Amino acid sequence: MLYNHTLNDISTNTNTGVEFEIALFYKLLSNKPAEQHQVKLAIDRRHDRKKVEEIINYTSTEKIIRALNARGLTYKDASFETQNDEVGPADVVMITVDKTGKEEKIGLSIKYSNTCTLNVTGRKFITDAQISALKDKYARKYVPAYREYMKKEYGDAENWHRKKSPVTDQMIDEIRDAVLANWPNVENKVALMQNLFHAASPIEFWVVNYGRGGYDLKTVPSTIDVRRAKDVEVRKYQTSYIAFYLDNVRVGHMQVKFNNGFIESNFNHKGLRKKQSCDFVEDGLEFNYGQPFGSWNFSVED
DNA sequence: ACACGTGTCATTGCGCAATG
DNA sequence: CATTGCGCAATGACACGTGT
Repeated sequence: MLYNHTLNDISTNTNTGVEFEIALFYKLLSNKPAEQHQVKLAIDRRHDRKKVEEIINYTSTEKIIRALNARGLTYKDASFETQNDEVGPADVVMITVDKTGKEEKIGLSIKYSNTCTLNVTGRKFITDAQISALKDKYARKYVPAYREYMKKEYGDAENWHRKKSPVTDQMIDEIRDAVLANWPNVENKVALMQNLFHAASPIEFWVVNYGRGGYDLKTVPSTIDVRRAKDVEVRKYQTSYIAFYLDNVRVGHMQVKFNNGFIESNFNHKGLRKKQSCDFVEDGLEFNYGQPFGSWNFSVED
């Protein structure tokens, strides 16, 4: 089925990974040729239509249909739900029919070679006071250290893009210390865990994980008994992660990260200015401070 | 006083690509 | 070639200035 906005979304949305959602949605509409044709025309208006067509060519819905049948459900229709939180983590919602003729919705969370299941703000883990102190230290200590390191290692600022620095690791490590210190004080752990594990999705969802040449289907997403949230422990894990443990078993991990890099260029990659003001200029390039607390990446362990 | 545009921050969504 | 640190896009809330 198509909502009023569906075709427009398909033509214009450029969120990362949307190509895969569009391709699978297109294939699912095979039993609605008229709608599928409209979707095709919408895809043709995309700048990356070639890529979408490529994905369509190697995508078969067979695996999904079979899994539905094994569950006693018959596929009937699908809707395109990108960026719609109302349906939980699903990007596409399938309308199915059970043996008694009753409709049941099952969502598909569609991903391409990444394990992040949710982005969460660091503010759920540390206090405002901790954030203020860290922000202060960021501007006074870490940014100067970063500029010095990058200059020495990579030269002009135009060469800094996507390059790594130990300064970033140090700042992230300090944020992780703050998370560990504050963990006993975090109040709403059940709600937090429910959120992290999508344990209260309004619609059951399956995970479609694309790799090269196809996808894996997971009809039983990994989760924990969120009622035991107060027993969850946190520890540092690798360079930038916080790992979550229940009964000493790692059940998930979360990357503490800057949303758009340690520092942000004041121009997006299309060359558009992002802000009026900038925090500093390096080699004639405008930069703004980064966002260390937004968009941490949470992944469920398999 | 209030509507309206502009600018910024915060939140959430997602994959890419440097690195070893 | 897998990891894992780095980065891009959309959107809602809110503050603030300007015009009516």
